[in-house]
Amino acid sequence: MKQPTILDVAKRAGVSKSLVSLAMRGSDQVSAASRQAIFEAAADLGYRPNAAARSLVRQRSFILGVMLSDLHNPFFAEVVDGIDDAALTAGYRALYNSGRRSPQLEAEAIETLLELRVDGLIVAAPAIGPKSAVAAARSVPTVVVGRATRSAEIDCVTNDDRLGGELVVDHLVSLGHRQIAHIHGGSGAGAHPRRTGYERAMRRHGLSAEIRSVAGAYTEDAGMRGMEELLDSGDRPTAVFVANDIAAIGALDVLDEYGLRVPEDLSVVGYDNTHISGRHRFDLTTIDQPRSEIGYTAVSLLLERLDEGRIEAKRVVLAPRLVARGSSARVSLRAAAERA
Amino acid sequence: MKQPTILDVAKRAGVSKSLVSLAMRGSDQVSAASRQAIFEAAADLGYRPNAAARSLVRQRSFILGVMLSDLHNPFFAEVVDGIDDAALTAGYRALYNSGRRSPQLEAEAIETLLELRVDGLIVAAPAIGPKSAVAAARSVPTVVVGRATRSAEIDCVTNDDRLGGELVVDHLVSLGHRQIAHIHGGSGAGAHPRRTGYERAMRRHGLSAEIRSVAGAYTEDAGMRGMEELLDSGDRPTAVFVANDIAAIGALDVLDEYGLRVPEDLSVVGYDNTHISGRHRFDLTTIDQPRSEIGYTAVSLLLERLDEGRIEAKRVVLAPRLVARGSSARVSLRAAAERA
DNA sequence: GTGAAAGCGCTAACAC
DNA sequence: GTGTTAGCGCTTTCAC
Repeated sequence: MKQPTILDVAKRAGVSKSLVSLAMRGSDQVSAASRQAIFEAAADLGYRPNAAARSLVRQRSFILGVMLSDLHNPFFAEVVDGIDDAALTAGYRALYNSGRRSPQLEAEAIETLLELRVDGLIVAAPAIGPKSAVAAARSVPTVVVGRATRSAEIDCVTNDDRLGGELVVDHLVSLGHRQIAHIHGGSGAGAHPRRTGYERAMRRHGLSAEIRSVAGAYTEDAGMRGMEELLDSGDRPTAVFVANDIAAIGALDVLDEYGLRVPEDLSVVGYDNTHISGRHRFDLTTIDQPRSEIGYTAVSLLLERLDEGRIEAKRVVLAPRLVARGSSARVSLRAAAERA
Repeated sequence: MKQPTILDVAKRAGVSKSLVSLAMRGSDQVSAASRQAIFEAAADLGYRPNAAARSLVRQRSFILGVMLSDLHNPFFAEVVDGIDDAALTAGYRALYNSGRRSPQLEAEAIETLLELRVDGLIVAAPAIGPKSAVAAARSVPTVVVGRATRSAEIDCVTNDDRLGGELVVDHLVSLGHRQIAHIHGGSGAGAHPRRTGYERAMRRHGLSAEIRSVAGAYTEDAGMRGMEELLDSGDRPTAVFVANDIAAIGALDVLDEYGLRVPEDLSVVGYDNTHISGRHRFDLTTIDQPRSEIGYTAVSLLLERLDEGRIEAKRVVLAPRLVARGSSARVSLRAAAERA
């Protein structure tokens, strides 16, 4: 199981290890004869460079570490595609970690990446506060994805969650809704501004009295519980804005159980434009975030620091976009009547 | 940005670097006074051990590398949870890679992990043939997940895909179906045995003449195309077994578009028991695989080689289980009549 | 073109 | 208890 080293290759090829090193990295300072002997020896031996040793001496790993808070959210699959693609193009490799939605595990995952001496760190939608990301940023270029950080020292890329929340309300109000409730996303990334956007837009439309938020999170379960709470209250809204698509899908499940029809009895809007939301069976009105662009941008921010020496922090805010589908519709006479 | 090293800590604490090394690893050979001085110095400096250096000298990285072929399949989120949990419990860290469903990228991802000198490698549902996994296994303990390998030298954990395919057919036949088509999974992991199981069970039930497979893959798109092909053929089956849940969801979408009802006009069965398949809106009959157990088992196989010195290859086959839901039902008189 | 030598940050004998 | 020393596998001057 002992792996061959550069020295084994050198011996077999009858040259010094420095020459092997040069040849392996494609230097043209090596004679054709030596080069061939070296490559042959390497192939015979099944030589594979040791990235740890290389990283140690070069002080560069060419690895971008990505802490993923929640692999269960399909939203991130596409962000990851963007990250992966951008990293590869730039000559880096992306390595991922799971935080399993636990602040404690997220911190450990980040620590693991840092000990590995990744050249750059991406923290995706942490449940954990930005403190540890800020701490990490002191030792390596870091960008937080999906959550705006208060601190001015750290790069981040988000969509404008507050605006997204407002777009949802504007859309529902334009359909005649007034009783618009919100199942919020708890401590999830972007949940707070989404809620702020909801409240702000409600006020702007003169609906302050109708503002109504219930506890939630970015999980199906939370969406179910939130919807149950709203339905069991005996005061049913005509529309519900759920903090993300996953939770919205849970909410729809509860509506089905209760025998309520969407959008006839109740309009539902999600957030993320997760792939699944476009399926006929859900046909969920939602807010689109440019997923692969988010991933791509995160890597770009890292590269600007790594390869171009940028120092000052930068925050990129991408535009959200309402995608109107069948789960939201003009408020029905019946629903309005029931309310009256 | 220069990181403090063990030497910086030693200087600041006024001791030698070996003592620091001992203290950091919790040896009790260090006096209380030194220990405290060392920890204080480390904290002051923000010292963080360099995993690359450590891995180099210890010849152990305590990292398990996982090549994920397709992050888009929610099926793997839970397998990953199992892997992560088991690895952490055993004192290892799991690091993930994306193969983005491309054989070429999968090979590169595996190579990256190998160069990093991970202690163990998990190859999850590779689109790539097992050749490269076998090659990898020569340098590090390796287990392939989700795809049975012909080679006897390599560990793998799968569910019994062939049996799973048979269970689907048995279920549908028991509901009176005879015209049961299959949208297969192409080169996807486990797709071949699922198809074999389908065909074998059809024969067993005396339905050889009804065997009918159309091309597919483990994507929504492929499921859509497969279902379109079946519907446009002018010879509609009464039930369709789709190779996995994702593709089945695509297939359902097409049925919705065509205005066909499930299960009244057509029964549909998937594979994986992905979380989403349980939602009311889909209510998809499917085959359950024990996801976190799969992940957990994969890590155990690695640990047996790593910590217990197992040499001979081992293949673990877990039992699939039919989960009957609303997308499959007794063949309707109308569907049968239309066929006649 | 090629080789010798130093050193990246750490651990592990081995002294004392 | 604590310090010294010799590498782990690689890259990188700097000679020749």
